[in-house]
Amino acid sequence: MVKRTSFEHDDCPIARSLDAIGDWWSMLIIREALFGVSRFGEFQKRLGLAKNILTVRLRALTDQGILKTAPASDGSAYQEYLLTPKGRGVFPILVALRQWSEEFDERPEEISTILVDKENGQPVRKLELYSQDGRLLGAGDTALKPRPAAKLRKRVVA
Amino acid sequence: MVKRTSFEHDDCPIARSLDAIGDWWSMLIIREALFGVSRFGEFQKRLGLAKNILTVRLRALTDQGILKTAPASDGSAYQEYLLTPKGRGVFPILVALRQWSEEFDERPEEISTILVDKENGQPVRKLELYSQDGRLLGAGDTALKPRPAAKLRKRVVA
DNA sequence: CAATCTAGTTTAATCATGCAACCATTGGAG
DNA sequence: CTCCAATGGTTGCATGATTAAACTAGATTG
Repeated sequence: MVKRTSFEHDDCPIARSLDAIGDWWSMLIIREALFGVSRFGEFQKRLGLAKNILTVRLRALTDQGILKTAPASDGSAYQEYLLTPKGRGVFPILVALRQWSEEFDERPEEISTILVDKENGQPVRKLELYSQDGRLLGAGDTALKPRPAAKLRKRVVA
Repeated sequence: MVKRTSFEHDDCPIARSLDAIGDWWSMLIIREALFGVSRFGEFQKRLGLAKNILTVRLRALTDQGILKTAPASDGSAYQEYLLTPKGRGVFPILVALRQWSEEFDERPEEISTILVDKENGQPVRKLELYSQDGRLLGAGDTALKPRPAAKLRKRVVA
């Protein structure tokens, strides 16, 4: 928030992500949604945020194609907020955030949950980044290259 | 940050991460630092943020053990900001953010860089989450379990 | 048709953010 | 020694984001 500086038109994909979902509430809303929360009141109760903020965030996430509203589902004629594929695509980001806390937090004993494989209840492994030919990569093994000029699409002038 | 609601004592590791580095500038500062930027002026020039904000962010990151200040290094008697292991641990989060943009941004042609394997210049693969026994896991294949009760450390009462 | 639940909107107070302008230190030129 | 420029940082004010609480309005229940 305090969206004084918007990174919407920054050419760094990290900045663009942050512009879209880089605030506490959006991430946490998506986290809840991944657990199946879909109703306004549920989000509000579980996250404890002000309702007006929730309204704004839900609308922003919907506008960005991260959530979509479905007419109903559980009888009641209200609507519910469901993740789109783009929204579900946030999962690895949340896992990365979680694992960073688990690894580096100085009070790990306060962390109350672990992410497990549903199949057998075992903790998942750390997220791993591989090269095309299967080598495990760390931060130092990578570099940034300019994009290959992109096929010059219709410029989005407006 | 409008740190009205601090998630510092939330028991969700995601919330804790967000509390530590969940604001635009911190993430971007770490991004720059991973590229080798270490000087106050460099950060300021590349990110284009106000110096006071940078000061606050650098101090916060330092206090959290994400950056450390070294007395100098390149002659000039000023200090420089270096990543700690905890700071370098943010790398996967940044990669996840980057890949989310690359996959779902509706104007990917505006993204100017790609992350490549330094060894051969090839793009890296997508971050992947595996189970202990090597199966690739998606959001739906995981669940949260309460932590195994943790050895009941001294409660942080204060 | 009254009570209540859901999903908001409005309002007013508060506090963080961001910009700009201002200090302090270092180091070199004259 | 004095002046100037660059680095690193602090202070003050305007904006505006966040919040709780009050209010609205449709749906559900009884």
